[in-house]
Amino acid sequence: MSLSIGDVSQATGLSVHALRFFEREGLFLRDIPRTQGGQRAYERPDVDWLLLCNRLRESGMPIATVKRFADLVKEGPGNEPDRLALLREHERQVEAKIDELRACLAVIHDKVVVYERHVEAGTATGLWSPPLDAEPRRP
Amino acid sequence: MSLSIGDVSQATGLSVHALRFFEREGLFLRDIPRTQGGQRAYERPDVDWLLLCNRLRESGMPIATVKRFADLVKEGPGNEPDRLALLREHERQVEAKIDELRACLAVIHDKVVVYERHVEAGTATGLWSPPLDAEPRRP
DNA sequence: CCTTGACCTAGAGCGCACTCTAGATTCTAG
DNA sequence: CTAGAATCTAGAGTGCGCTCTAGGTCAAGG
Repeated sequence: MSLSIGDVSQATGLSVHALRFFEREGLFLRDIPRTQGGQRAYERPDVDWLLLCNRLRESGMPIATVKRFADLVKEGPGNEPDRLALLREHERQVEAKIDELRACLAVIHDKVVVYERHVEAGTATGLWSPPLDAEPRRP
Repeated sequence: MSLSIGDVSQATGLSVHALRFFEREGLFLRDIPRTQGGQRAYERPDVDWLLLCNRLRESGMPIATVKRFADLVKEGPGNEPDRLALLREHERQVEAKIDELRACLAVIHDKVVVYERHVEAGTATGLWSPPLDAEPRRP
């Protein structure tokens, strides 16, 4: 039994607009067939693919790159090393992003701690308190 | 000694365009003064603030939120609990994003492993091999 | 001096990833 | 049968975060 665009929207969390957009952009692994009435008729594997796409997108892969991956898959067997390279490269980037976020988190957490101490102990130390003032340049 | 926009660009990695844009958007903690010739004259604390902004931005804080934080700081002492709340909320979001990325990474890594096995062992199992086919809907 | 590069303002333009609109058709429940 | 919900296509519009342009002014080295 096939799935309507609404079903797929529900199953993937993507809006129907996004699904039509993805189709125009060629992100699917096949041409989505239509019913005799002209409505999209998806199948489970389409949903599975979209769920993977969601993970790739959430982790920062641009649509153009998802499309490159989809194109490789559509080409059929023979280019698995290329697909592997693409995935490995993305994996590397996600790891790097996690590291970056952790570094940011450390900085932010330090600020939180400073403010906590400040808030629960009267008044301040170590904050960007009143607007900074400075001498004019080449006065 | 004050810093030119080029100096600050170098020090922060932000383009001079971005620095002027940030100023228009009110992200600075003060009005950046000008030299008699009309050029921006930054000081070290401006750079320090921008470096913090960079961390906030890298970790996904929208410019509007950075501005809210800047506005709180500019208001001066008294609203530290609000600043703390803002930072804590962002901290929470960054932690959530890291978790999300880790989940994505697990999925991606699984795919990588599947492809590795496939590539270094002849032909396939468990991939989106040839384009999926399916029966038409309500035929 | 004078050239060359950095800087100025105001505002237009861009890339991305959707999102929404219009106007028509199809599907479904009563 | 019919009303209302869902879907269709093609294309315009949106929000974000810059980035670039035009048409100048300013500043530092030779």
